[in-house]
Amino acid sequence: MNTTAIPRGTDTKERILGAAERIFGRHGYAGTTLRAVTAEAEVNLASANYHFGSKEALVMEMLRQRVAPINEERLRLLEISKHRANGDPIPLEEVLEALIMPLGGAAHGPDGPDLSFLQLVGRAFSEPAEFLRRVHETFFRELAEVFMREIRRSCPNATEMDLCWNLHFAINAMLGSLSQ
Amino acid sequence: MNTTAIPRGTDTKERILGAAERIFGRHGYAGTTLRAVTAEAEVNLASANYHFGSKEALVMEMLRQRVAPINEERLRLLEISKHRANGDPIPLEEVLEALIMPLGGAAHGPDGPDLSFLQLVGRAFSEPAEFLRRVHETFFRELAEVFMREIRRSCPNATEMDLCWNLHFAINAMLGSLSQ
DNA sequence: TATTGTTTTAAACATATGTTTGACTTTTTT
DNA sequence: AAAAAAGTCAAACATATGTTTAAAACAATA
Repeated sequence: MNTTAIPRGTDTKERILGAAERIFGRHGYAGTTLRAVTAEAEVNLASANYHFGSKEALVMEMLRQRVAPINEERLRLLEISKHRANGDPIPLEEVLEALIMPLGGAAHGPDGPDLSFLQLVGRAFSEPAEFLRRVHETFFRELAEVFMREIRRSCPNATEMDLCWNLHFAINAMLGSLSQ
Repeated sequence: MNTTAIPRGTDTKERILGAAERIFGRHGYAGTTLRAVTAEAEVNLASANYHFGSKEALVMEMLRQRVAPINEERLRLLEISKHRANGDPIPLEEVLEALIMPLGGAAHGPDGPDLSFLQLVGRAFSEPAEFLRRVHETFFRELAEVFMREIRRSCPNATEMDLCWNLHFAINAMLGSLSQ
């Protein structure tokens, strides 16, 4: 009979998600084992498959829960800027702000700063595993196209190549630094 | 054995190193298997351990062969600039040029451009495996300190934090883009 | 309380992977 | 040419890892 005040069973799923963020963030996808995740979460190994089905589904769910609200906030900020611009091109600074600022909100956990998610995203950008590429495309392709359209309007004189490379550089600088 | 003769095994060893660059560059360390490397090299699985001892020793040797000449060239360019400055601080552009240009030379294989090594390095910078960290420190720490000393002289008004973050950003932008 | 559905757990399973082995082949040396 | 050294190969080995299983523990409910 368990008389402890904290029923660990009810939050097993969240414990796994939290541990997964930390471990995947540190070790990448291929470098992470379910045994390491469940050990960090202090739950049984089988719980991961019981609650999520597979290792891949686990990391997908973790990303979905984290990325979805961020992307919603991004689009919300972009809409605000669009509305304020009233048909004119949005100033580039505002577009980039809408793209980047919501990430800051993700860096705050329940108790203090929590960078593990950002580290994970940064690492994900250099994870070549096929399924993670699919995750990318699932979660980011549509958003990227929306923002690219606005950026093109904001910088009508820049060539397509300039835009592509500069965005590429800026994003990699940010993510690379975060995943350090 | 006499070292003047060229045993047939030399070919195998180089095939493995070449394949390892490509596969590790694409899949990272944890995501790469010796079976994938030896298949790409079209050699027997056991050859990898026969010639290099272990998976870790293989990637270490690959890095050593590639990084050593690059770092030598970097220091050589820095010495030239130092000499030309004649005791004055070296212009920042020259310091960065000495740091970055030698990488360009590494991007040319025997037949055309070959980016796999740069991809590998870029990926290595986001590989958290403990031994790769050690590789970093072994191959880059000393060099980084030499260059940091010169950069501090070149930018006497910048704070330590500015220098650190800006270098961090620049390097991550470069490597992140390369490992794309 | 008894029943039913859910969650946890230890163990087993199937496969993947780094490594080793021992026989066989090729190259080098005597 | 014979002996020795070096290299290649298929197979085996030990371990790690994602996944499944079946029984036990637990929670909710009638």
